[in-house]
Amino acid sequence: MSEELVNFFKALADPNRLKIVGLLAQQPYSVEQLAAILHLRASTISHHLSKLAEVGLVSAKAESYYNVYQLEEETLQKTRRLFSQQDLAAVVEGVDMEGYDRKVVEDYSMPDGRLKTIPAQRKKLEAVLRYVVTVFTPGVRYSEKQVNEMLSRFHEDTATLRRELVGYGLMQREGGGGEYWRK
Amino acid sequence: MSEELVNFFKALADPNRLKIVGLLAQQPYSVEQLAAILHLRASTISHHLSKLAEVGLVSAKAESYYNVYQLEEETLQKTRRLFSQQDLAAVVEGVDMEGYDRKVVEDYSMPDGRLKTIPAQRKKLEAVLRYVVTVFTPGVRYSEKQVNEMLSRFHEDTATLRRELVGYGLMQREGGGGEYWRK
DNA sequence: AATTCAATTCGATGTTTATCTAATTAAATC
DNA sequence: GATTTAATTAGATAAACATCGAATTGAATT
Repeated sequence: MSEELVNFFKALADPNRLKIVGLLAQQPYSVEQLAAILHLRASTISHHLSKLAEVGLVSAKAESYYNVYQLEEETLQKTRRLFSQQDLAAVVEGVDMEGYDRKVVEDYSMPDGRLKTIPAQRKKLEAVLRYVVTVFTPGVRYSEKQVNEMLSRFHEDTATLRRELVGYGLMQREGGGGEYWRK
Repeated sequence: MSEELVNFFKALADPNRLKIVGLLAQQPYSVEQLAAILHLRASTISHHLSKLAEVGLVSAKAESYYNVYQLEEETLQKTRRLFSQQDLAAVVEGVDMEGYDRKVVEDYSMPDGRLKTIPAQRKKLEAVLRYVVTVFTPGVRYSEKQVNEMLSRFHEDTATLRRELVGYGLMQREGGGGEYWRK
């Protein structure tokens, strides 16, 4: 999940917490010692340590009076690994990629669902075409006449729409017969 | 410097910024596109992108109307490297270790101010020595007898204390005369 | 030159969070 | 068992920050 990664970064996104990690990388310290070194109250250190412990970066070990904290090297290593290319892709999971298309189509559509204009800008044209093409059923073959008729629902300039659909590879035309199908 | 690392973590310590990085890891996007995909206003995306750009994680490239942002893979790699053992030590630079000294001395001192024992651990010994040496006035020359007398206030084993003070370079002894002074 | 459109900046708002003091808990020494 | 001492929790405050809408900038098309 992506939340784990965010929390990890949040844990390290504070100067004092980073210093604590740096100190613990050298040797274990008690809450009191860290407070003395960093000029903070014990309660504040406690708060920071609990955040670090939440993501498994540190752990406590009771030692006579003191609560001695130590760095969990393993978590550090593991997260360094986690922080690599393919895992970054996982961060995007669950993101609404069609949001952009929908927005563009909305912008270009009139209340009756017809297009005000055919977008001139490449990116927007693509989005609209990805939307328009959904009226065709994959696998079914359509004659040019049928295609035009179906496209006329969106815009009178069916020729342009048809051409662009093929141009952007969303529909295909068989060389001779003038038949089209959705890819 | 450590601030750089903190800022880097801060830049990634937000769910939407992480998603932006994840998206840009796949392909460049314009501000508008990101806004549509993440369901945020363009101004918010702009804000996030500027934070990411501050740490060099993304860069913009003007492309006709749009400002297309792309991920700076190099920075990602570099920071992954930066976030390794020895660099964690650098985070601790500039930290007030005196606070720690004071705490250690307290731990090793009895109510009357004498040392319970002379610390065996190097770090703690250093801390105690830095404290002990403060009873000597810089510039003043002391005979070995005087030194021993003053050190006896802390611990009966004055010879060890004296030797360690010199060993750690906190006091200096003149070759022949047996005179000592604080550095 | 005028207009359009994306991007940025500005100002405001509500939330998060780092820090403190005070109170409480927990554990070890007397 | 009472007392000391470290750690945590709770409550309060102030600073940092994410987000939005509005205003401004700046570039590209007409």
